[in-house]
Amino acid sequence: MTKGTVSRALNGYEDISKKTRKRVMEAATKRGYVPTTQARRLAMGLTETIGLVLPPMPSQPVNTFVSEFINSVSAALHLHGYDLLVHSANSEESEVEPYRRLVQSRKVDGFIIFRTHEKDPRVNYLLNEGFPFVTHGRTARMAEHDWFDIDGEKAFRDATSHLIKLGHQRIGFVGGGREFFSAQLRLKGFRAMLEESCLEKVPSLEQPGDLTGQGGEIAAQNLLKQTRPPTAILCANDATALGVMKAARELGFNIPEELSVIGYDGIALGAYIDPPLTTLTFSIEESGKEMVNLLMRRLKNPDLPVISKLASAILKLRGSEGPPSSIQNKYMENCL
Amino acid sequence: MTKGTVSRALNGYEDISKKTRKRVMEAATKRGYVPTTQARRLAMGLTETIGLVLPPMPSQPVNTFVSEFINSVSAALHLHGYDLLVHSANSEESEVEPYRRLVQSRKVDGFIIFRTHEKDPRVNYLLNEGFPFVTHGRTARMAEHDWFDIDGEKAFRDATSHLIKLGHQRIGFVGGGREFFSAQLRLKGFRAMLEESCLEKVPSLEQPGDLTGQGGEIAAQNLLKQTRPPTAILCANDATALGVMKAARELGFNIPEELSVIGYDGIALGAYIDPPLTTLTFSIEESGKEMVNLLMRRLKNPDLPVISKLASAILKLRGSEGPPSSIQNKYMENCL
DNA sequence: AAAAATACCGAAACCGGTTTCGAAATGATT
DNA sequence: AATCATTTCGAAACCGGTTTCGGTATTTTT
Repeated sequence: MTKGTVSRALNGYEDISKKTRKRVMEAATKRGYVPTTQARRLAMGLTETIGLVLPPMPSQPVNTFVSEFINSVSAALHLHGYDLLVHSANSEESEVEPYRRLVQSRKVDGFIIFRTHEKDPRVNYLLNEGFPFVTHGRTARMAEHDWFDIDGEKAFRDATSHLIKLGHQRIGFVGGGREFFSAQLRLKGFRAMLEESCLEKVPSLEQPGDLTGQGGEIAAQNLLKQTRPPTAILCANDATALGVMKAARELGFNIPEELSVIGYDGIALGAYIDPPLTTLTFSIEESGKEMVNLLMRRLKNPDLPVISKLASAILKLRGSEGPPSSIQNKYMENCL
Repeated sequence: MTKGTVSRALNGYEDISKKTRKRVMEAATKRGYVPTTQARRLAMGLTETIGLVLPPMPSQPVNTFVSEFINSVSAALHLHGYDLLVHSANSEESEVEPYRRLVQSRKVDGFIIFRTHEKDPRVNYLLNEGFPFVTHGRTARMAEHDWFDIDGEKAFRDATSHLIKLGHQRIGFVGGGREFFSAQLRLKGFRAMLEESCLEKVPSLEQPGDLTGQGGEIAAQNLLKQTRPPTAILCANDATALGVMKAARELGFNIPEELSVIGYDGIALGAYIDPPLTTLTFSIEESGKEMVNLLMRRLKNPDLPVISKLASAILKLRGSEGPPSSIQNKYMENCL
């Protein structure tokens, strides 16, 4: 009984008699033999491992997204017999460096990328190498790679529309860092709905943010100290929204009576604050699953055409928005 | 020039002349040759990989701990040339199953374990196997394995003491799931300080929790609907504290005037709610680093005696606590 | 200049599996 | 019973490195 025979018996080859297979199986279970992954992978020329590089953490990691996402991705990969290798990014080196290292040392078969930029160096590198990956979020080259994304444009159209229907005329917007493509799409959705509703676009009502609470505070101050402050503020994420709410409180604005606030992310914590934060929410678990599906498909057949999937966020009304204290319909009329 | 020579040249063996080494180096960099990790590891008989199994996520992951922790551990491991394999636990199977699989298939050299139980089956299994690991948190068998922990007992003594000094006499406590050892230690610290201060221990003021916001809500209702409700509530973590604050608001208690609330974890978001949550905080980054140090030491020399490290949490006053509305010093007097 | 010591590198075994190939054993066919 | 087809398994190559060992080539010593 050579090791080759054992290997074939365990792997269900047809040229092994039932008798010896049984014998092998029993011996294996009795002694608790499990083939060493390293050797198997080397022999078969694959790593069965997917890499996920954590972006440098902001000083205020307000995000529960990452842990949930990792959990979901890991579980989904496991179903396919794949492992998840989590790598942390060193903020001092180039963003692609970790990817380059993982590719060169052949530690992974593919990547899960999230928080994409419009011009994303990681995407450029991997496309150039012909290395498999899927992104969570779109990029300028999205026609060339598989991606999954939440339709942030639609989400912000919906949220804006909701505010307008409540009677808001002056709506502020706090963005989420120009480096992220998603932030641009959210802004786009906001602007589109304003225009569609014949509301004038006021540049001073669009403030930049950085996806942190602190960024939200600063932006809110810029918005609320204006002569004619907005009656509602749309935020690029929940952390920002919390910062906005804090600043608003400090400036004496009651929420939602004097100021409506809407966030994005659907973090569980938002339900526990006062007032509970209305937010755009989506399933992180679904995101993880879908991305793994896309990636597995790609690994099985690298030549398939690229595909993508767009999921939508839903507006979860929790109470941080309401009609403005004084409804002025003058603008509304000349639209229709 | 055989592959053996190349290998030795690249790995700095002394029996390679400067000339050939240079030649090899140059050829390697020119063609971008990097030895395949799989093969190297197989040959050297190690995986250079550490496993981290995510506990089944509670439905309300208010915790940023996990992602920060993973980030920190991953970064620290990277300095030692190790990779981090993140595995998700399937809640339907036994808690040790993922560990068993990873050990048997020899995918990892050691484990990082967190959220320990007093009687922890994972610890039992690994100790029994003689497999290296470090825990974040103590266990009943802590004398037999390396561990890192935050001194939750001291932390809760401090927090309790702080409340007592403010004048509180009736202090409520919301626990964090009996299954976690840390929860017991926190309760212990709370009780110890009560006794030390000659405050009577009131069983109805100790409520069980489950580390979620929802658990906090329920516990707070049980506490605040009593005939003599507590004037302060100490919570096993921040998520619980948020639930407590929510329930308190709904029952008409003003925080901190009528009710002080203190949490544990130091989540960044706590600073953005109203009032900002006073909490016990510690460095997750330090935790990750220290644990990796302990584990690396163990891997280098499995026979070293076990060591442990206890770090302390500090009370971060943010505003959710204050003196009780009516200070009654009657109990205080007969203590000293 | 011959002998001894040292520096250097090629050959081969090994890590623990998978997979191909061919030979032996078994069974079927005539 | 001899021939042919099938089943079954052992032997060996291979995956891509590392490491040991021994033999030249080069220095150093006498």
